[in-house]
Amino acid sequence: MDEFRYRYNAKLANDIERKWQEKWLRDGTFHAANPAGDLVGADGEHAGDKQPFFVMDMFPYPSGAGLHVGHPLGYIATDVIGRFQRMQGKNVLHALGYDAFGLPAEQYAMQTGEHPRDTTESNIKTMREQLKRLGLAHDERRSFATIDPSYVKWTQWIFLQLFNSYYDETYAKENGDIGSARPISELVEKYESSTLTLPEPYASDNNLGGKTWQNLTAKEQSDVLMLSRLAYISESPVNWAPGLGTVLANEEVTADGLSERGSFPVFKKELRQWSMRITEYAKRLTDGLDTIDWPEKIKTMQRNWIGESLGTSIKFCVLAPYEYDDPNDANTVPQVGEIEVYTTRADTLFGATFFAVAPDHEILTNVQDGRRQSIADYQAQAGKKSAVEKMQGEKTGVFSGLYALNPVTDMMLPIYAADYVLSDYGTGAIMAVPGGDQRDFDFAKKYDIDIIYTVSPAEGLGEIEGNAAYTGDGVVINSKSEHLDLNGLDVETAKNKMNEWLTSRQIGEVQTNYRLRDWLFSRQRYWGEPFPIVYDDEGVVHALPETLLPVELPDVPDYKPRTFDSDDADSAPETPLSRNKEWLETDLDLGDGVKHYRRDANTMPNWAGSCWYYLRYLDPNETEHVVDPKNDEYWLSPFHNETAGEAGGVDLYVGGQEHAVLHLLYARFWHMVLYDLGHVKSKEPFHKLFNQGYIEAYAYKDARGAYVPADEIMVVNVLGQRENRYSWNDVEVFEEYGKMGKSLKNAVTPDEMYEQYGADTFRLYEMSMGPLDISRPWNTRSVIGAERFLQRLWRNVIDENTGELLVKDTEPDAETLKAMHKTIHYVTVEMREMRPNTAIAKLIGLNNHITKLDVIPKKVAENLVLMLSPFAPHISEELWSRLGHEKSLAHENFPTYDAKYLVEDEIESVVQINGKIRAKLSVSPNITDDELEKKAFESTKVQEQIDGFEVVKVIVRAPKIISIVVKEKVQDW
RNA sequence: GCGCAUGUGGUGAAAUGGUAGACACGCUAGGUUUAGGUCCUAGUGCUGGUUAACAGCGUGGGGGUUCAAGUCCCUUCAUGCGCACCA
Repeated sequence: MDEFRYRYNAKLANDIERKWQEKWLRDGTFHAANPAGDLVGADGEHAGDKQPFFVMDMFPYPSGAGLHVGHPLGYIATDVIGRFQRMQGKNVLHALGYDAFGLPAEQYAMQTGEHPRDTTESNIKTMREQLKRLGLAHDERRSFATIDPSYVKWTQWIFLQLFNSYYDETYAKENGDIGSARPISELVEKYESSTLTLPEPYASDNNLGGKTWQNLTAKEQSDVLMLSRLAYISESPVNWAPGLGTVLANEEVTADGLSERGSFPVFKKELRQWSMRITEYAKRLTDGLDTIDWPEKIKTMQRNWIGESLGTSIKFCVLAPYEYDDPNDANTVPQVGEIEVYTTRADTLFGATFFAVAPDHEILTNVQDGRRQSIADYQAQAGKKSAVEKMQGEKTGVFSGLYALNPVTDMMLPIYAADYVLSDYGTGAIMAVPGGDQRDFDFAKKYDIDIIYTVSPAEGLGEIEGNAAYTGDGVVINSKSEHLDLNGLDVETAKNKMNEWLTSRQIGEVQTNYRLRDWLFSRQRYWGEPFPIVYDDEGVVHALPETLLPVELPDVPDYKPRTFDSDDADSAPETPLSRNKEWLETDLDLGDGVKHYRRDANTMPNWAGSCWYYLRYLDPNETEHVVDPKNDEYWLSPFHNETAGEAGGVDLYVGGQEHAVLHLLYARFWHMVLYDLGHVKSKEPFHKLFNQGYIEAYAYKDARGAYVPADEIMVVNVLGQRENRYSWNDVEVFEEYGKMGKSLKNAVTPDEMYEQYGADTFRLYEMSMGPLDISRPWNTRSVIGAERFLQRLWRNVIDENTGELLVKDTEPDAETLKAMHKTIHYVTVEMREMRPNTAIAKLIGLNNHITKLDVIPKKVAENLVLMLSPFAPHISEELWSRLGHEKSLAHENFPTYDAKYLVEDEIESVVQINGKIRAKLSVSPNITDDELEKKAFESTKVQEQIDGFEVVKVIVRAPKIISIVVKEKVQDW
């Protein structure tokens, strides 16, 4: 049994791994030096004069379920890249914190009946242990959780920054749309000095105490400011999910009107809630995408969500004819108001044949008495419809009796209330052009309204006419009146001409619209950050001063949310925090003596904590600033290293693509506000974003649909059938492919991998499975390949029986030297391009090469170990130390290659004849085209092939290829 | 419905328009081991051919550009993802 005492196997791997993990921790090997504050390194403010490199994973959420092998994929990838960058001489910052507030933690706590803080903290502990065994090169001093009071303090502080700011459009314009969030005190000054008139209704309503700021009551002043604050309370229609017992942001509601979490029905309900004025940043959130290095797909998703569109806002006179009026003579009909619409196709105004407004549009208050009932009925009916019904059902509407006057044709167009028009987009009203819009077309068909086509494709409308709208490009037709003639123009030109006409008459204005809505920010949940906000007895809103932060969660008798029947649209939210009256009602001194206040009983959504955690990694213990300006500048400012862009930000952010429009949009918004207010120097939080794929797995179901353990499946290959069949306990089962999970009985845990193979093998296998951004199936059976590689490398360096060092300090032979330099070259390129799978293949190739040598030169072994170390750091450290090095290799330079060794003496050149490879020649890489051609035609094989044919063409690409085109000789008898 | 991505051996996958299948799993044969496993060596896209030489075919299907296409273009099918009354 003493044989192979020193063989690299799971047991030895585990010993080595624990040893090095402890040593790294003890030595602070992966501590990243800050230029300022408590984490400055030995080199002080210069942080070693090294270029910074900040690599980051998406915040893990410590659920109680435990990890499977899919979870660490991204963490391993960032670790590999971080270690590689460190070996490129960078000061690498890599740490991991925990996102710990939010619904899943709360739900898990409810299942177990324990307090969310206890379950969350124990989950974090478990997850830390599981991840620790991976040997991730994290700076553990920089870890934290969003529930830590020292973290909550700054989350609340940022909230107050938003609360105490407003968006100043004039300032934005004068400063190139940058620096537009300004302190609310500047707005107060403007109102005080009457530089700015008060908003309606305050400006014109003398009953409210006059038109000046000074004679508004404190409550009124508070209400006025609330209209401008970036974090504000308003009474507005919000997404209420009775089954969840909380309101939700638009981003958390799916297209078919269900909550993203739990799939509960969501209803629009008028409620007083907190929102974030993200819409003010719509343009910058869109434009900023051009300055960052993100996957196009994610950028597209954000662009779509923000939904920028360039169009025209047009005002129309609204007429309400009585029965005795002549509806054809606009002059005789009384005007009751104006209606404004938004369109991206102003060129089609000649084709507008009716108007449609959202059922709750205010113009409908002008309908005549006889119509009121039918409008009210329709409004009630529309309110009950679910999103799906609206979308899939036939379009409906009801005529209002009102007409809009088309300014370009002087025609009176009937106005319908129709629920296919959304009240919260544009102006909630449209000019309907059935000839140019399929939705309007469907409606016009149903209600028998005229259809006028204003654009015709070059080949004519043909079958389209009367059957569908035409939305494509073409020539403008039917667009001429005494005011304007667009006929014959192309769409773009016609649009411009129409816009000019509308603008000159001051009835239209070119306008950019956004689909993005403000971000609903309050939740009726227990497990979240409390708002640092109190209300006095007059209802005036007060921000707590920084000295009173953090506001910690109180204990409540019951932290469960009050939920309702999921279809009970009439229910109203009740917050768990309101159950603790002692906490809720409080006496505070906010600077003008102790007074009674009531706290805000909502909590923040869990996005709050994940909106700024990257800043906390920079300065985890900072108490004076959200982040020390020096540290922020060093790590994040524009052009802080050779790959950082004009916007600055985290150098590499790796995570799944599921956060495309939630976390990633919110975080960008907060960052822009912090930038405007001067707290950070980067314009965007994340410079490069990379979406890793997922590890998936096969799962097996029996005939009843129950999952059976995937690792106990027998594969049955029936002879003559292409597809495999599967059985479990002699019962046929059926394969499906998808996620890995406990409930699917196909989960494999990292712990099993550590035990069977060790962390290095596990890491190496995950990195070699395939490209990082592609999802791939887990296959435990294949892991052995990674272990064999490490074992062979170990055996090349260490005698398995004696433990002696086998390498010798000899010069490598020419071939080995070449192989080594080529490997270094290739691996360096692949690491930069984030292709670990091919880099590993080349490392295996080099190891296979040296395995065949009698004596392994030390230099080659060392370089191989260094290159391997980002993937398998423990075995690499062990070999490195056995090779005679005292210091950790973590800060060694990555091997460099000498270009002279990349050149081959002889290479194989291919001769193609009519596209087929017919001969291979061994030639010098420096061979000229002429020489290669000559050599090719001298080859007997080539001569055999072209004998009897006429050479038509020869293409030579020395030294790799020569292509000869021949055709049959025309025999001239 | 619209948009995007992806289709390569038995499997995971490689291939700046220039030798398709690197590397690995699996499989086959041989060797070491007094069992199995480990480990070592060789082979392994498919078809034909004697196990050889060699030939033909081959990157979802069809068509095109090119001396040359997995790669570029058109078209079509399948799968996945995203969006979906946004005027």
